[in-house]
Parts: sequence; structure tokens; C-alpha cells
Amino acid sequence: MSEQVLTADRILDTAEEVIRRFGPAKATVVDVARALGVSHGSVYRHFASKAALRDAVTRRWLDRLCAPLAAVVADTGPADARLHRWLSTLVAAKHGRALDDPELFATYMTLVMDARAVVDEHVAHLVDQIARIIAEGVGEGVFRVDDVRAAARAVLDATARFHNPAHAAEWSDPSIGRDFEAVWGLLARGLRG
Amino acid sequence: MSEQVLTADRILDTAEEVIRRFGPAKATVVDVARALGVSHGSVYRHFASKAALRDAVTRRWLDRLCAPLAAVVADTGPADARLHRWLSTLVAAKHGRALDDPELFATYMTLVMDARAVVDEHVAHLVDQIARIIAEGVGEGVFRVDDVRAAARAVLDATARFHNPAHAAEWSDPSIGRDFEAVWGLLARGLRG
DNA sequence: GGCCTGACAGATTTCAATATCTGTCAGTCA
DNA sequence: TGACTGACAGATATTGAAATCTGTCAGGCC
Repeated sequence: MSEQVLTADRILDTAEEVIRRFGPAKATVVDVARALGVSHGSVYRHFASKAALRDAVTRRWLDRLCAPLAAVVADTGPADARLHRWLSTLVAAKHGRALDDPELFATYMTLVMDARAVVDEHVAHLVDQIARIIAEGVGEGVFRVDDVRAAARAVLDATARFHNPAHAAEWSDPSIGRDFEAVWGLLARGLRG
Repeated sequence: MSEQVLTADRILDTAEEVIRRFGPAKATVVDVARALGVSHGSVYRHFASKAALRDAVTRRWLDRLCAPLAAVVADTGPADARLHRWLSTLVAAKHGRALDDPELFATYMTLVMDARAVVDEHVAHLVDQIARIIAEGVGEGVFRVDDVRAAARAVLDATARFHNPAHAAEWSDPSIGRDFEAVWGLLARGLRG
């Protein structure tokens, strides 16, 4: 029976739970407040708006989804193999969720779709990681590129079909794995110069 | 006052007009029939269903949009320059429409989004054209690839961000042109081997 | 015969009344 | 004092009855 303090984190946990249960379209701030046993006015003390709350939930989800990627960046081995592993990990994470629990994935896809600012930030973060691997590859003599950051962005763009939720409907195609490897093959040769 | 015969083509023209005016969500078969001055039953003599009619309109639009591409395939000059021109033409056609008349583009985007079979057919056609250019490039010694068709598909996939309507929202980004050239640069080097 | 109409059943959409939600804020309580 | 409540205005969503639409088909017209 301990008195729980109302924190942004506790609200986020509950909001995520409510959004999962009711779906992103139906979940309301009132629902979240009810689940927490407080008035909805209290929620607005911690988040400026419903949009801000949704953004925060989305940001957390994206961060969690991409947590394994940092490890790959810090990994050892030649940069080309590392970049391939990084992209495969990203693609596998997305496809895994999409296949695992399509409804939950659709839920998050909806959130992501209209959280432009959050996604931009997230993409910038991904580009940073790719750029780091490419830069190291240039150092090793594995890659030859003029503009590392542009190349990093190009790699992410070129593989959009395999990780961008906008293409999720195509991920059930049995040839999607081969398609990804074909694009990777072209990119890898392109990076080698 | 000449009696007009009811042909599939005349229905298609009218359907396109009606869809433009009312939007893809509101346009009905009855609207099309009314515009033609016939009963809606007659329309079903030429198209098995509303979906079939929409598909036919979509197919015509895609064909029209991509008409300039055939000329580029048949063009002269080295294959790499030709492929670059082909992709630029495709991208320019899409961006042009999207910028020109966003509402009309959104209309067609909606149609395209739920005409999976039509789009698959269309994509196959585009891959054919790319494959032809790449094959000629291999003949010229400009390109070096194992599987021409797979490479063609990879080129289309890798440039999805720049021509797939699912990404239309990103096309207003001022750096989109540079991003495209960066991806092209990587692909071109990859194709050269 | 072949093209078209008009009426029909069941599915879908519209519309307006009703309920709920978002975001604010003065006031309560500890 | 500072976290919280509850009532409020305007915006948005739900609902169910009525209207419209889709797809079919028997029958009329040339």
C-alpha cells in the first residue's frame, strides 16, 4: 500500500501499456490517468500535451529497438563486415518485431509515422553510427569515400526498403532477404570504391 | 448530338475525371455512371467491380507517368550515364507531380497504395527497363555484375526513397536532390565493380 | 441477340445528436 | 508551497438511424 509518487517515467510506462491495450488511435490521456489512479490534469503537469507524451513513448521505443546497434559499432573486425552486421541487426530487429506481433508493430508504426521530429533525431543518431563505422573503414583502407557523412546517409537511404516502417507491408515477401543482400552487395562495392 | 457508344475507354476517362473531382474515397460508381448519363449497371458490363475500375485508372496513370522512361532506355550513350538519366527522369516525374498538384498526387497515391497487383506489375516493368540498360552496360564493359536482374531490382530498391510514393512526404526536404546523387554515386561505383 | 435499365438485398456511408476528450486553471489539501 | 483535483470551454469522437452504394439480374428496347 505504499504511496506511489507520480513521475514522468511511471506515466510513460502506463501510457505505453494503455496504448498497447487500446491502440494508438483510441488511447486517451484520460485512460492513462485512470490507469494511474490520478486525474488527467496531473498528467499535464509532466507532459505539455498528448503529442508530447506520445513522442516520449515513441522515442523510448525507438531507443530500445536500436539498443543492440551500439554494441555492433563498438565491435571488432573489418569495417565492411561490421557495417553488414550493423545493417543486418537493424533489419532483423524491425522485421522481428513486425513478424512477432504485427498488431503491436502496427501500433508503433502509427506512432512513428506522425512523430516527425522524433524520427529525424533518431535517423541522425543512426547516421552517426554508420558514419563511425565507415570512417574506421576508411582508416583501415577497406573503404574509399570522399564525404563520410554523406555516404552514411546514402547507406541508410539505400536500405530504406528493409528498415523503414513505410515498407513494412513488403517484409513478408519471401525474397526480401535476397533483395537486401543484393542491395548490400552493390553498396559494399560502392564503398570500396 | 451524336450518340456516344459506351466503351471501356470512355468509362476510364470519366472515372478519372470523377476521382479527381471527388477524391478517391468519395467517388462512387454511381457518380461515374451519372457523369456518363447511363445507369451504374452498364458500368459493370465493362468492369467486373469498382476495384477493377480503380485498378484500371491507376494502371493508366502509372503508364502515363513512366512513358518518358522508354525513350531513355532506347537512347544512345554509355550505359552508366543512361541509367543515371533514367533514374533522374523517374525521380523528376514523381517529384514534379507531387510538387505541381499535391492534392492530385495524394489522390493517385491513395489509389496506388491499395492496388498491390497493379503496382507489382508496374515494378516488374521498371525492373525490366533497368535490367536492359545494365545488360547493355555489361556488354560495353562499363558495368560488371553477376546477376543482371538482381542488380536491376537492387537499383530500384536502393532508390526507393526518391521514387516510392510512401516517401513522398520527404520529397520537400531541400537536401533530397543531394541525397539522391549520393545514393547514385554509391550504386554507380558498385555496378562498375 | 446484344446493350441497357431499374429494382433489389445486403453492405457501407452519412449525418446530427450525444458523449467524451484535451488542455486550462482556480481552488483544495497536506 | 507545491502537487493534485475537478469543473469548464471548445474540439473531437461515437453512435445509430437514414441514405446511399455495390453488385446482380430479370426484363425492355432496338
